[in-house]
Amino acid sequence: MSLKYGLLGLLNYGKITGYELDKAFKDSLCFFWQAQTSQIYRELNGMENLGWLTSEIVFQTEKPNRKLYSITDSGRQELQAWLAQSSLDNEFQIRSVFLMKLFFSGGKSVQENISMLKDYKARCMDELADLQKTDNIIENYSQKTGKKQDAVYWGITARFGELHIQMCLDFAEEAIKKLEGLQ
Amino acid sequence: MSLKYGLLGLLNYGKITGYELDKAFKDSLCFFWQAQTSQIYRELNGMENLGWLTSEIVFQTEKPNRKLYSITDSGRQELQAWLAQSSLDNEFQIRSVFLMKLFFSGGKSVQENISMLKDYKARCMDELADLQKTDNIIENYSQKTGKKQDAVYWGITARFGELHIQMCLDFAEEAIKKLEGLQ
DNA sequence: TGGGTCATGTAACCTGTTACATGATTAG
DNA sequence: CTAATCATGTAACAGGTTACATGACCCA
Repeated sequence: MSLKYGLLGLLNYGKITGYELDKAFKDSLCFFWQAQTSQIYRELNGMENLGWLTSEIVFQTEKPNRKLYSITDSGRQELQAWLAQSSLDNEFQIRSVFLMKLFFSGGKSVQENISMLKDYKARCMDELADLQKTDNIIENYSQKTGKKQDAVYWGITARFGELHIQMCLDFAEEAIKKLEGLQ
Repeated sequence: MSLKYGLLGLLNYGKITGYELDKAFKDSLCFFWQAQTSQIYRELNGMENLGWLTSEIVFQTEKPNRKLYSITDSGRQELQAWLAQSSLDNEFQIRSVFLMKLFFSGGKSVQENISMLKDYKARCMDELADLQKTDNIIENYSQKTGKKQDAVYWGITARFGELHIQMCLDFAEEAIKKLEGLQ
């Protein structure tokens, strides 16, 4: 259900094609939602059937035609209704394959598990380094669209991603220490 | 795919019915994975077809019969193979409906958004309070099964849940301050 | 008399993932 | 010459959610 609203939110900034939406989605909403290209096209179809969107085809001679989507009044209403209702259920649920493995790793040697955690920690540091780039992306969007207000909220959500990875890193260090204490 | 291994891991401790598995899953793996009862029964069926499990029916006169599942050698091999391979891809992806709403809340008043974040913060504190109970659950399991080694890793994964919620709380406070600075 | 526990699931639906298909243009 | 970009998707499958069904027992 949330994917629809993520797309609606982006469509609310203006007319856009599926292809561009896909890129915008992956640049901006990626901190808190992920979607495959095929899923985006499917949702666009679905929302057009619901009457939340309309589309027009822009003919191009040299390149493939573009299918430009616009949000309708009904779509805008849906978006506003969704924004207005709070939804904190399931907000704090985690899904982590790594933690599941750790959970069942009592049979492995402590050494093995420490090295598993060190790999995890190294990955955290890689991710943190990648995040340095995102500030630039936000700055770009902010200047392109001229919406300073939105940039504030984008920055806040990006900050969550940063805190999250920092927390994962802290967790790894703490767990390594705990396991080292067992030896 | 991960749900299968979570169930396999629990089945590796000993024979168990779907009903009991469902409860054990919700007590122990809930920090990093969630599953509906119907999904658990479906996976058990699937793994029996794959030859990872066998089942025997225990007849009861007063109560419904029990279907006891046991892990097979093939299932144990699958579990070990899964435990051995590292899988950190997608590990740091977040899905948060709350953050998505915040992202699109530039049109709302700063006051409204502050109050939204305060609700979120209050929920974090509720969750933190609930976590106090989990230490007891782990202690229970540890004494029932007598597996001290496992209890260490269970504790580590539970700690992740704690750090995660604490991080969400810190995030909320920081974001509230940032928005208050805008007024 | 109503709700909880024990114990099994099925059916339908929605969401997410992976792989495939087309075909032209442009940059290295 | 090869890979990337522009631009559209479809098909099949896997995984997750919601609702429903059965039936007895026990506790307040």
